[in-house]
Amino acid sequence: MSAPVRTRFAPSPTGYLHLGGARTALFNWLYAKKLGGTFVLRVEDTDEARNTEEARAAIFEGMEWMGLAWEGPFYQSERSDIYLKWFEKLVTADRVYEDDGAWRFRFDRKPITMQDLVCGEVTIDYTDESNTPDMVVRRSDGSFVFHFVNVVDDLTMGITHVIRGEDHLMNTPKHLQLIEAFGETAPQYAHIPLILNSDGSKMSKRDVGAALGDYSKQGFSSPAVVNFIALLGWSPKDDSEIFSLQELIEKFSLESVNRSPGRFDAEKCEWVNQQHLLALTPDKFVEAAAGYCETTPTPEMLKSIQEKVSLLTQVPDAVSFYLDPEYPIDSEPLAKVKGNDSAGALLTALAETFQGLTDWSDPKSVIGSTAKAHGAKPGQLMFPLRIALSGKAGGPDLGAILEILGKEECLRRIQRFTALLS
RNA sequence: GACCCGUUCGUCUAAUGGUUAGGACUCCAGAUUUUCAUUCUGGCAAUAGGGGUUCGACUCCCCUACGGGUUGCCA
Repeated sequence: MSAPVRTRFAPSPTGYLHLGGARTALFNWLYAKKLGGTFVLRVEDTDEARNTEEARAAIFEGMEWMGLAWEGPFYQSERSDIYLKWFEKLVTADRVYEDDGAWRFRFDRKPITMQDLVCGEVTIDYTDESNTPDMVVRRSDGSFVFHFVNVVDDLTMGITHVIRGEDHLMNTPKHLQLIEAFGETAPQYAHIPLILNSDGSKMSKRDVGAALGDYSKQGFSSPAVVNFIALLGWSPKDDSEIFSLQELIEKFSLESVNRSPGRFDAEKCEWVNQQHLLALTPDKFVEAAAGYCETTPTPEMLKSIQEKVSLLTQVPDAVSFYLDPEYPIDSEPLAKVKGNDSAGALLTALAETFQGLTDWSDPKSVIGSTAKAHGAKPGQLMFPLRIALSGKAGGPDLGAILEILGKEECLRRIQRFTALLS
């Protein structure tokens, strides 16, 4: 019977949550969930200069936005007595020595082999001291370095699986040496590939798409972003691509994590977002879309554009014509309608038919008959009508526009438009 | 420089020695749609290079090239 799985995400507060960090958190969370384990959040806040309230908040907000619940958070800054106690163990074991006021850990001079859950067997040779000088574990000011606190934390928190970025691969033998010196059992390690910019360069703070907090502002929905970053460096091995968080838990495994760095592709991320918006129930879509509007479009207006947007930030523009009585008429479609000599007459005839309509429950149905009565195809009337009502060549279903606008407003808009034609 | 990891269409990826090397995004063409979007069909496009091993290599081994990482009293 093996111990229950405990994974962790251990970010340092830098003021934003990096996309790569977000994915590391996600993979740890998914792995714990999949195996019925626990996911721990630990804030590595030993660097006081960067450790601000806002910096910590950025981590929590990002995690909450993704929908990842955690145990904790634990703060390294509150655990000094634990570190002191564990440091004494190294002193007692004679594994540390003083050097210029700092304390160095004496490496065992031998090859260290690890079994990485993603990378497989990796061996780093510590025989040659010049390549691997003894590392400082305690600074001359008495504080402890990352390698030491990280290991002590993982040990004392009972972490069973450490899933982290590949930038830590070369740190792992150092950590293994410490754990061995403590006489403890090491967790299992899994190093996941890094996320690069679209040009292959390293993704850093200022780069497009780097900060998780920006995605919401850009109109991405959280499940879509989670879906997208899961696909970066991991594959379900079949042809499926769109998943909910729940489906991700079912499909996730460390064995199917890739070993080469992935590049961030904004276009595919937007496509994934569109797929998630499309999959929303109309009510859920309305809920999500309303938050992006300064004006207050009705639910019906929002529902009519669900399949027209790929980013939630496109919503205000897509519904603007409903709410603006003086909505602009795009010049290109206007010119097109002007080129159609019969358009004005057809619209006028349609207005008359509308006028006589006592029941406005299905106004779209009379378009075809009106066109026919004047020897035209429905299309010859529908396109001008669309421009008249919305000013745009593309938009919601015509029937929806008619019903939402209502009889009086439709008549007014047709009149306004036909005046422009002459 | 040294050490470590990696390399399949432009991008994300599938193919655990035998496939016409598959899917997705983008792009192009066509169908559907009044239009745009959606949807559907088709198309362009890849095993970094060179040596082995093997009847047979994207897959295993070696070399080279390229990319990334590490090399702190940062985390």
